[in-house]
Amino acid sequence: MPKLGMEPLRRRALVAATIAEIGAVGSLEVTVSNIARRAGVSSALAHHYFGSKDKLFLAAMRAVLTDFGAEVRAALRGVRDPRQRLSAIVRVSFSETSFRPEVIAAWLNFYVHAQNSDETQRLLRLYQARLHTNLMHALRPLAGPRADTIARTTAALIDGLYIRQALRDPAPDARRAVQLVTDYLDDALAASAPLPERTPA
Amino acid sequence: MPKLGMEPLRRRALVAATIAEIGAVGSLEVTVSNIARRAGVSSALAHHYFGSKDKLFLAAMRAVLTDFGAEVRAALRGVRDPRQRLSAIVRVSFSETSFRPEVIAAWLNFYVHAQNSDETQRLLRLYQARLHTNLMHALRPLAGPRADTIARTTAALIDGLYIRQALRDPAPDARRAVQLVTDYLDDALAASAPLPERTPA
DNA sequence: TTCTTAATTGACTCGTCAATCAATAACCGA
DNA sequence: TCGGTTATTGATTGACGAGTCAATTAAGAA
Repeated sequence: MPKLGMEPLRRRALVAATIAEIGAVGSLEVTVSNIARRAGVSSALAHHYFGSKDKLFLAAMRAVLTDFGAEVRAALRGVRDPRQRLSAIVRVSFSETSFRPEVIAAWLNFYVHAQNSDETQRLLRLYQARLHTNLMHALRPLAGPRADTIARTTAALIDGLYIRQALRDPAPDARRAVQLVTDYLDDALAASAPLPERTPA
Repeated sequence: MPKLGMEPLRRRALVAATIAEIGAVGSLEVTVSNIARRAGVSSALAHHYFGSKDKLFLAAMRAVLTDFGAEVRAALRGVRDPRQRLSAIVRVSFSETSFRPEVIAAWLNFYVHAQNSDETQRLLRLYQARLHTNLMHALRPLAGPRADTIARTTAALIDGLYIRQALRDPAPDARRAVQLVTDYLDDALAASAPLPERTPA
């Protein structure tokens, strides 16, 4: 039944299956066979298109990063107010698409994989750098010299909330996560405001 | 050369070797043989004393948690002032013994392993609960109703800083990590202080 | 129609590794 | 010194899994 032009379809399906399988198994100890089965093809085909298990992992990771990047860009488009740009970044970080158990598990495992794969490490650093840039862009006008510290703290906080969700049984609590980061930003920005205007209770 | 009373020695050596090996390899895809070699014994002996690879992992994890718990308790002993208790907890979190590349890698991998091992999950939750309790104890007098939020944020921040160190090539930067958490706490506590006394710049 | 190329797979190879086991060595108490 | 126990390992088994390959099917081109 070989139809032509299957390649992009298969690639997409295999990448999605990889993420799903990593999420289901909870580690990178997944078999190419199982991933392929999930995608409805043979393991040989997975090797045919991706060459190796590692390349398949990399492709999956790039997909996650690309999706996230696109979502951030979309959320930022048109938003000019710095504080609202911050909110948008935070919101997307815990959005429906990014903050799902499978994707969270994938992230966690990408961090592990980065210990051995230079390319994975590179991609993760790229993500971190982009996030930092986005945060700085919004923070500089709000926090001046403290922007860098706040940006790093925010990024670490987001990562920490991710890793902690990896332990929860039920669906991850995105609302709570957004709330925590938002609260943090409020405090940090209040403390950095050029003109303090906080009114005592 | 069989000397008697080797068991505790071997167990300790194997546990240490497990952490070292996980740190060196960067994942749980380590072989019992390599761990055993590192400990200077045969793989058969590792199985003899621990029964299975999984039990060995669990033992390693318990060791890390026990060390950490002991260090926290020691650092807290005698310190009464809440703010100083907070500092002590933060300091220990990034102390010489806990914040080493191998131990960081081990932590990261324990989180992964928790996805499949109920016992690992239980241990990790136990650690989180203890940390939360310690933080709350110190935060309640300082932040009142906001204590819970601040405690959760602090915990997530610590975890996030850990995971981020897993990507850095050189020695992890403990000083910077402590600084970030401390800065956060200062802001958060300033915002929660019953009587704001911040003086404008 | 015939040739080429894309799509696809079952079967196979080759390693690796956890776990087991039987065997050996030395210590100890009776 | 003898039997029991502890320490220890080399060799082996059995399973599993990544990657390869030759073979099959069909679609489009010539």
